[in-house]
Amino acid sequence: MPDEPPPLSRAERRRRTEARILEAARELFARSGYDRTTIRAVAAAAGTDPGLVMRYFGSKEELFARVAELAPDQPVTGPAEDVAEVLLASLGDKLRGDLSGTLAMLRSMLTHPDAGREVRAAITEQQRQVAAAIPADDAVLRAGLIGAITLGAIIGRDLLHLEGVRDAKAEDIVEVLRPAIHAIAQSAPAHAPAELTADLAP
Amino acid sequence: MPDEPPPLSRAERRRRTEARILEAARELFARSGYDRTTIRAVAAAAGTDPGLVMRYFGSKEELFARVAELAPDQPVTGPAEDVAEVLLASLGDKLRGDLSGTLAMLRSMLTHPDAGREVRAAITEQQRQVAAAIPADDAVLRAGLIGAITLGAIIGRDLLHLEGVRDAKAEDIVEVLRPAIHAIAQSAPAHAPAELTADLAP
DNA sequence: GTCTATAGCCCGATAGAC
DNA sequence: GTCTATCGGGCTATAGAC
Repeated sequence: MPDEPPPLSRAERRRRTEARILEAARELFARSGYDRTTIRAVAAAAGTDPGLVMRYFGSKEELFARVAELAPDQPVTGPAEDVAEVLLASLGDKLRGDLSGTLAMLRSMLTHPDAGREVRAAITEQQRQVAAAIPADDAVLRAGLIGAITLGAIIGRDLLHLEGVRDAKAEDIVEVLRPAIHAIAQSAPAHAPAELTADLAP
Repeated sequence: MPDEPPPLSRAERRRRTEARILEAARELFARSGYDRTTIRAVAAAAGTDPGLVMRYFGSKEELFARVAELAPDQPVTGPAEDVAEVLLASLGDKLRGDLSGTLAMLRSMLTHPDAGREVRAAITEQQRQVAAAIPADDAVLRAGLIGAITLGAIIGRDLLHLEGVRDAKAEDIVEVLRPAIHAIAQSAPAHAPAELTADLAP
């Protein structure tokens, strides 16, 4: 039989409770979105009570802000022909990484205005960088659609759980999207002749 | 000064009120999603009272089902090399059409389980048809990603209002996505040499 | 038939007992 | 510090007045 656990300082107990609350909140926000996740449910999942959650985090909104976060995109720099590969590497990272904080944000983006603004701002920032690097007069549209495609892929895999996508490895998704992203960025896919992309439009 | 309006039969008055409720519901569900749209707000926007809305439609759930509907996808048939063009034409139709019923469904799909199932089912059905027509061993993944891309484009334009996308004409979006969809469907884009798509992956 | 009033429930947030 | 009890408010849905 185990001995009595070593006594925990109050600070340590508090730290652990906070961590449990944060983890529970992240999971519930990711699974159910902002509106359908209640402070009460978070407290229950964390093994505490609603009052404590409020005391530690102030409000539901602040708790959400603490756990729903978009991983910052790595800056898109370098020559135009590398832009697509940088974006694909970034997508691969997102698909491979721990997404629960991101999913909390994405799950809520269509119904919680703050989350919508956050996602929009993140996409817009990357979009600007991509647009600046792409040699096309509709570069903003192309960059925006690349962002939309990335978003669609993550939604399809992790939120809608589309079959064939939900269980796909990150590498496989990146592989399938590679020529698509290259085509939109108007860069030649790896080892394909460059004059290809010049006259795709009739 | 106008004469007294011609008297309306009760049936006619009821029909018009129902129509106003449906229109208001469609718009509010599309703008705010299922949870944040209240029967009270629908009634107010339609110029009636909540009780009447409940009386006519039974429940909030039934009202939602009446207005949030996905336009049925046209079947994807024909030879493999035409699949991409059929899908692009279908996307163009969606982007051009009146979307408010569709947007009501899409806005709610991440947070309202019924809406999520509905969207998933619609994408899955089209996905099956596309997968059957594509000559690749990862056809299900490719078909799923095409669905995800389509979804991402509509979300980016009509729900997230990404700049450069929100005001883009349907034709322009289709044009930019054309080579991308062809690449994923492994069909040759219009008038481009066929051996192109054979060795895109290193 | 149309609308008002309210029941019944769950929520976020707060106050105060221990 | 931790937790319980409750407040005030919004909601869907219902019952009943006109």
